[in-house]
Amino acid sequence: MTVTPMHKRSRTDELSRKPLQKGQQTKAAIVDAALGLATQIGLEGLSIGALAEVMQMSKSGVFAHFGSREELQISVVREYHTRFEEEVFYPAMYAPRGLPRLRTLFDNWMKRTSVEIDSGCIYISGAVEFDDRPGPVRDALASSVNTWLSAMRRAVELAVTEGHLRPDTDAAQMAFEVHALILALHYEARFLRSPDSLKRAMQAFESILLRYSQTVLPTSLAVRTPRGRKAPLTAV
Amino acid sequence: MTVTPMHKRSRTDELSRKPLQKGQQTKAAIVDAALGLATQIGLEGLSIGALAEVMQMSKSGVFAHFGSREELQISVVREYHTRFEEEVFYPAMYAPRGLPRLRTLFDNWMKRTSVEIDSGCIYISGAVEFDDRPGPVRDALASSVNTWLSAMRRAVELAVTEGHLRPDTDAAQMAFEVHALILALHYEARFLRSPDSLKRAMQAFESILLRYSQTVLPTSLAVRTPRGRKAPLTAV
DNA sequence: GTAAAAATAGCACGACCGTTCGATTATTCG
DNA sequence: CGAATAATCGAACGGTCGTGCTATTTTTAC
Repeated sequence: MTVTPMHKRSRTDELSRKPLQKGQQTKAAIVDAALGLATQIGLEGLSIGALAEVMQMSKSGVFAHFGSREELQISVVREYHTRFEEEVFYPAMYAPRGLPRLRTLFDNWMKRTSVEIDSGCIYISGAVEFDDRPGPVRDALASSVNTWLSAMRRAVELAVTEGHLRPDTDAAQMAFEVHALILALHYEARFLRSPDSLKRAMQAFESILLRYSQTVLPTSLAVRTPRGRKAPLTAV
Repeated sequence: MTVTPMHKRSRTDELSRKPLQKGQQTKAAIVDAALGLATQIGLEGLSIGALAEVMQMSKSGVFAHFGSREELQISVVREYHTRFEEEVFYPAMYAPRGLPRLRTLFDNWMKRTSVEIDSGCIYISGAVEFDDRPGPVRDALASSVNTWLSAMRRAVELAVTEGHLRPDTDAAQMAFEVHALILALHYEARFLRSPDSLKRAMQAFESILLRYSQTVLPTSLAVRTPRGRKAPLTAV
């Protein structure tokens, strides 16, 4: 079978926005393909030769768009950041502040993670590859992750001020625990291939919510909802 | 400075056990150095050339001990498995069955993870490197991790039969949640370099223990220990 | 001590890597 | 259309990688 090389397609193949030069267009296509490769084999495994083959271009043709492999990796990280935002973060902003939004954020996150069980996630693989390697790629990765974790933490704080979670909630602590669930889901599902991981992560999330929505009574007596039933999760 | 090459040291440098040929001895030294390299740069980053330089040997000299890079990687995994067992698992067997042993297991695990914040952990980096790459290395890794996670789960089950945890405890679920904490500790401390990670993991572990040691009362009324105080953690 | 066996060195090969540079083709603009 | 410019190619370089081969040295065994 023959495939039309990306860079030979007319610029009107897709409805061309403003002044999107042909070069920018192929560059975007390269980054898209690079992201696909990077999620599977990691940012370090990403090679210009393999990328050129996928794109049906010459190595130097691909290379010219970035000037260095490092710049290519950074472009991939930025692209991933954008997609993560659009798929996980922004849609959740339509949910009402507080617990509903927090739930939506986690749902979207876990839904995306479920997909990434097959494809891989560069926030996780990248963390392993660059945890000991300083430089701009590491910085871009860490910055992206921190942005997202902060957003998660702010969502928890909002749920506290809305009265949906106990007022003494440590937002950073709760964000840590939720993050942990995603990491374990990814590890056990993608690497160990244990089939129950998704269920485990969801169940653990409910436990966390339940704990942070319980109210402390000064008499050290509290009403607990019986196990197995859905708790309303609103503070008393 | 000059260093005596490993393979030129007399076999009586260390008190020689049974029939430890000179070859086995240097092989052990190579595996030791390889493990040190692999924890830092990963099993995939481990190269025979770099290893030979560390050992002050020729590439082919190192290579001859394993016959292939893959065999070298497997040897490293096995070595890591052994050390993990000796450092985390076996010492905890001296603790009394049930909750004390479970606590000791987690303590040892977290203590080791704390060290690995500086050095790296091949159970974590290896999972990322081999999650999509079938073969004997992946098999060895997954087998090791599964062995350890099963041991953890059995420790939970033992704590249940000892009456230290609620009888309806889902041991695999609890093991999942504890594993998640270790992964998050490693991620946030080693990659993100957030200083509070250790405290967060410990606090979350206490929360998990507390939850699994609470008792369900049919009247949906339960006694809760006030926050901040150490709960005895024995079932009522 | 001497011969057999094991361990190590040295060298070369082919493959892939990121990168450079000059030639060539495609696109844009007047 | 034609000139200017942008995009892409093709070949080459120096580097590292795992691995195979043969020679040499060291260890072992009698």
